[in-house]
Amino acid sequence: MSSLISRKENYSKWYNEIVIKSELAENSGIRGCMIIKPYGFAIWEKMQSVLDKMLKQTGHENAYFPTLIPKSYLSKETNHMEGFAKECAVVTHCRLKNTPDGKEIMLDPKSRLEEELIVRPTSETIIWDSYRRWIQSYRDLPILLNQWANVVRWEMRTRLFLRTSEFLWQEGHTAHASREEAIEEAKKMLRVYTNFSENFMAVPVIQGTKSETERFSGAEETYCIEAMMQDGKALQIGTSHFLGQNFSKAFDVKFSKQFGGKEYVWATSCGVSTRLIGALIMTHSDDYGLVLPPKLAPIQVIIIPIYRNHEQLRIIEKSVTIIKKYLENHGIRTKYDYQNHKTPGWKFNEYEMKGVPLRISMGIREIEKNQVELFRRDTMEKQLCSQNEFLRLAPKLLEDIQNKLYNRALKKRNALMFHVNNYEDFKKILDNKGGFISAYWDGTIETEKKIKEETKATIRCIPLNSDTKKGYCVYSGKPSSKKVFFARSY
RNA sequence: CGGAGUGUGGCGUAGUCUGGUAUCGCGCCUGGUUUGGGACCAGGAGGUCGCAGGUUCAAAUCCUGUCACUCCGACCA
Repeated sequence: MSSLISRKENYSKWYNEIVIKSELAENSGIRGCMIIKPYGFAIWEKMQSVLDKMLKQTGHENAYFPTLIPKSYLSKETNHMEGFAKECAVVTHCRLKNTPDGKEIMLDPKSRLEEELIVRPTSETIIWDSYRRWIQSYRDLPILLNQWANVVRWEMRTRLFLRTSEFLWQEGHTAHASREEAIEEAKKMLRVYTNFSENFMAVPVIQGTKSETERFSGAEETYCIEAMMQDGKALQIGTSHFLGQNFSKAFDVKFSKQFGGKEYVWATSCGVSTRLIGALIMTHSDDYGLVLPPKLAPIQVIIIPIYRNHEQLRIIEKSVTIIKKYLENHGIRTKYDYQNHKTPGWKFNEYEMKGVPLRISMGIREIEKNQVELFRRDTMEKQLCSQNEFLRLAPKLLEDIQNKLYNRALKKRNALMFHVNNYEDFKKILDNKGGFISAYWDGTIETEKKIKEETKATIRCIPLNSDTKKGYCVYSGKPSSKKVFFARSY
């Protein structure tokens, strides 16, 4: 019944189709820029509201900094600039005018900006320019700010949600009086993201740090959470960075210490983006369409009436009204689809495509026995149950689906985790199954580069809680104490 | 940014090689019958064939350029 190509047949086509057909988003006329449609945006809004609470609970305040950043700001931190230079959109003019023939429109050469402006690829620079004015004393610290914003990174190759030229995100930027406090902040935010990913998205992750090659430009340490998609490719879904004093030095942000002397401020930043929606899709969904975890589903229960005439519909609607009201009073997001020009079968397929966790359908048959037909999207199981029973069970069912999705995802992820001791196995597993491959690495950039060139696998992370046993590098055979996760990734 | 491919009513497509005013399905509108897994019948509307040039009596079709998408590569926090 599915109108999607199967995952097995063509995974990336399946992904594109699911985004379009479940009406999450579509391409716009501009390369790499997507239109997030209401249903997709509703998921983002759910994510935002949960994350926003978490950020506030950890002491962050929301603020907003400009989209446009003076070019000079970006060039102050050299590493940072080098990291982003190749993908920045630049504003050079501030005015248009008609062409001489009046048929078209052109840049007005007289409106050329004295200093060109960069469309932010991230906001560290403009924020640290402000922190310089805001911070004088240790009493001004820490500062914990967050902003919900769009950023633009001119990507060569884009995919809906996973890598778009413009995307939405949350970026946290903090300033601290000590190195230790800043590191703790970066670690704390990684825990927040892990909590969000596992308990709300039902997506299991590996926590770790990035290798020097993969590190955020401008960071001393990048922490990340990595998730595994159903096709065996890894996806980084959240990062936090310990920025050391790189930005405070670049922007000259010093504070007076409690007992005399001045010190550069210690910094962190962190972020998650609309890419999370890509992770959500690729973790849970199946060949029938989207599967959404109840905690983030815009619609948790869909009610579909089945009737032969208006009189029947009236009778059914009496029960529907009671059920809907009850569910909504218990905080369950419920929709009643009463469209008359679509058949029940059409609606079944539609809401399966859209990943609605629970569906109840009611016809005269059910009404007469005070029943509903209950369907759960995660297992595709159908059953009859009494209306009272359903109302009693609904919150528990949603909770159960949430848990089952996590456990199922964990099982799939674990089935894609391997440990290897030699390079032959490394390549074999990578080609046959993909997944996370845990192996010893000698810690050199050369080895990392060779492995990437030969296999396309990169070091996804150095896990936070790895054992300290020693081994031998899977590539060079040199003694190593670093066991890391390799994977091909998005 | 390099290589390959695609672009035809809202969506999916035939036609392109071999130039002659666009095919089919879905959807949409009207009316009726329907409604338990993407309903049926009848009637109807909708396309300057991505865009811009060129060749030609004539271009969806040939040529050039350009934009977008897909795949591969490079790039990617």
